[in-house]
Amino acid sequence: MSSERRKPYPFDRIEPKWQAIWDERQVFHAPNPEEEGFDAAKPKFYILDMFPYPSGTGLHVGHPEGYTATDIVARYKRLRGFNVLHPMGWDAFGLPAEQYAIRSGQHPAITTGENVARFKAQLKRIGFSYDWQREINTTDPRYYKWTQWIFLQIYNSWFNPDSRRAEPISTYRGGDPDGVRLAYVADVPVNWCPELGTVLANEEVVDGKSEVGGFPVVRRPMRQWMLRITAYAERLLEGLDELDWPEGIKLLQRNWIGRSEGAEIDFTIANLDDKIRVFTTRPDTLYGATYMVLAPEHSLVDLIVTEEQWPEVRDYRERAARKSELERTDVGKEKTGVFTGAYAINPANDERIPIWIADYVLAGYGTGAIMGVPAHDERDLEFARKFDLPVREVVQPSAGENPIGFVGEGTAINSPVIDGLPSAQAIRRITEWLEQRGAGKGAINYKLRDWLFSRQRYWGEPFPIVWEKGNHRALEEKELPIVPPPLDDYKPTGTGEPPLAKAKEWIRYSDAAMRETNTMPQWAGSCWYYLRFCDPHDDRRFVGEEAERYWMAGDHPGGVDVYVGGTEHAVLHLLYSRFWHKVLFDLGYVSKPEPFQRLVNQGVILGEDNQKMSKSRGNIVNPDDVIEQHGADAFRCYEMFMGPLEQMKPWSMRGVEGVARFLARVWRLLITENQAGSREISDKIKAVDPDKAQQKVLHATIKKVTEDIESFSFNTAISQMMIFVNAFTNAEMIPLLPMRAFLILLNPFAPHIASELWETLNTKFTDARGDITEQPWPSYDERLLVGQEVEIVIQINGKLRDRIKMSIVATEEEMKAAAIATPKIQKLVSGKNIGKVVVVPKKLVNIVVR
RNA sequence: GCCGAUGUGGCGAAAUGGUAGACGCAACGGACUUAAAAUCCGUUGGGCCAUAAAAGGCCCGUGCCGGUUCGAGUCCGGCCAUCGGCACCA
Repeated sequence: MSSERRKPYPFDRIEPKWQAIWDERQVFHAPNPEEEGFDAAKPKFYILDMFPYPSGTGLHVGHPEGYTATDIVARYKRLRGFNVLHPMGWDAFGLPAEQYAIRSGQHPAITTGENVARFKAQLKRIGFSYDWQREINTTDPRYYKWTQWIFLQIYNSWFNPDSRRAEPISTYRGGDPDGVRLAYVADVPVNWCPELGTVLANEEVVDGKSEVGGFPVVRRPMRQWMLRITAYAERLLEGLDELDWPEGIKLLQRNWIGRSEGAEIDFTIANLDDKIRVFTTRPDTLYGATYMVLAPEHSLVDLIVTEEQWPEVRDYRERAARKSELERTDVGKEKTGVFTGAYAINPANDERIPIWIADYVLAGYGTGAIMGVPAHDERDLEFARKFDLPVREVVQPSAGENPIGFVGEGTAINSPVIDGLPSAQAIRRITEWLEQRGAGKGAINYKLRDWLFSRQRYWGEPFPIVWEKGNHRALEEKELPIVPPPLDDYKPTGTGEPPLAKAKEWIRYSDAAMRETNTMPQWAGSCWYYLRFCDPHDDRRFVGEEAERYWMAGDHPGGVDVYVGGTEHAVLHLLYSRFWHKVLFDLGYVSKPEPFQRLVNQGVILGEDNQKMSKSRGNIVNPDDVIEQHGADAFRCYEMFMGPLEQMKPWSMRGVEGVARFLARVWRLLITENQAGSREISDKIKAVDPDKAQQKVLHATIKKVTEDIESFSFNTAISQMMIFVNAFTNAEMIPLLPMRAFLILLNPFAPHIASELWETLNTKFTDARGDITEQPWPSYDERLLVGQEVEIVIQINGKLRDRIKMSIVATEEEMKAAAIATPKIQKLVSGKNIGKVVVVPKKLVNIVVR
């Protein structure tokens, strides 16, 4: 056996050939309006992939899954006469390049450049039809100049609650504008990761550990930049309704935003001229509040604690502060807390109730204080039982259950103001009652926190901000981009001071002003890249107005028509970019309220062993190896043939071989090798009319492939093309035109082989001109899909009993009569009563017998 | 605990309420070949009956239990399992 197995068809020659042609001729460049070659008569279609972080390990088989899907749709839409925007770029700020810099001293830009070159070569090798003239890189100063510029727009705006929009800060009439800016500095407890030497956003902390690296995260108060995403909570929620996204992702965002409706209630503190405000979704249980709990960090704790209780309170607070996020939020653990010695007055019944502190109350949610209603809240009940606090039932369940521990809706009891009312009414009534007394009001709370936007990293966008006499100030637009200084040592300081602080020269902006040394998080660049793709070379604006209006147009709120990527960004990138987009929309910089209209999530690809691919399991599939062995077209088709795009599914090398065999059959259908070993067009190919059966399978294939591409069902589109090829495999004569149409259908999936075969046919037949990329998509004729006869299924009581062939024009009566008349059916129904007979035209007859 | 998704052959999977398992993989048999690879043809959910051969026939079967319907993988109700998300959010 020869060392090199013979290729079933010469993909190793034709794939590089066509990739070079596409490159040279810039076949997939989409001109902008006003640009040469732009065709204003065509509708636009913007189809986007989530651009990758170019890691050092190169592409894995998960990347090309979504990329192949979008490439099929992009190539299809071009043939359907659309101007298609299909770009690719690099989300290249990030930790691995920085960590490599720490180890090697090599500037991260060099590592990034190498990785980008490798990723790009890999993507090109798969034959994706990206418009490479639009390639962008978030670490390019010409790109992040505009990331910094957008930050300035956010910094220079505030959210006007009356108009519910962001407006320029100059329209703010209140006192201190720094208190309302959408970008602000706050001294808040943040997620500090000592191992990474940086703070992290809530979205980046998973189970008390950093999402990147899995290192422990602790709470620590620090002075940080925040973005006021909470101002947009309601609009981010409302906007979801109009988007064509998977319901699961919408739900994840809704839960993350976490809207809950209820009331804020003020409890006066006994013997003190102050109040504690709590938030509750169940104001109707106010009479059942037998104690209060403040979060250990609550600002009133110092004020109310009695001298006697002070040592215990201080001790508890210190212990709570030292706990990691993981320890603190562990649901299973037992409740803890200490009494402050102080009492509050329940505004409903003027009862004195004790005030405790406990870490099951979170400082960051609501008001950081709760009323304890042990009878109707599981956590409060657990706490009350542990510390012997009274339990008073105030809601009666409808079906004689025990009221204690009942958390659902029922009827108010032991609550003079609302007794006898169902919970929903009781909530409204008691809220009004509290409002009248000035002791409370209806309120809405969100779980969403403001976005912690600064990082103590080197490899990120520097803030366009300087500090002067303790105040921050924006730099001017003409000073952008702010480029980070080169360093000898990229190591984090460990103190929370960013590495940029080491550049003593750089941080000195002027005699009076020092530069901000934090950098932006990795999400900043990806928040708006889809906009830059519309107009990537503009150096006067972040995106040209006309280009933005053209590519983001459409009769729906979102600008990008289709966006494909994994679910891992559900509450990170997909929420952040919606937020930025809405700010830019409010300020009049973009034309649409939402960035992405239709979202499709591809499923994770598992290893052959059905396990998640990982280095340690040794089940990683390298796309380069697959392409080397079977070619890019087989790789693309297999990625799509595996199963539904959205589904999680295991890789199978055997499966790749099967798809490669299919492509080889396509090749051999049209090409034969002569004695001398050179290839020529099969003499079975004739410019003749197809017969009825061939006509039928052709039109069925056009219909199925067209509909399946539209619905992202690529696996069944490929199945149908296999059926088509099988139908012609043993034909004596192969009519030319069905083959032409078939190649166009195959082209989005396997563009290299389709291009080559198309071109080869052109050398012999003169019926078509130009490349396959210039052909119109074939159409089908519904009438040719059915023959003269159809098979009718005959059922008795719903069970298949016989089949007959009938003309497609047979009437229901004829079908019924013919069905009952077959010998087999006669035998089965003889001596029985025939009841109803159900007839489905062209399909089946069901005879009901008793 | 709450929310969501998914359960169909040996495997990946198909099936507008109307022939369950298309298409592919694997397996088995055959053709071609000195031989193998490649290729082509055929068989392939389980069980049972029948037969000289060619055929043929019956029952069961889409996680489990029930319901609606002439007819349910598909619709409804209730369970179970796996995966994913959230998780002391008052």
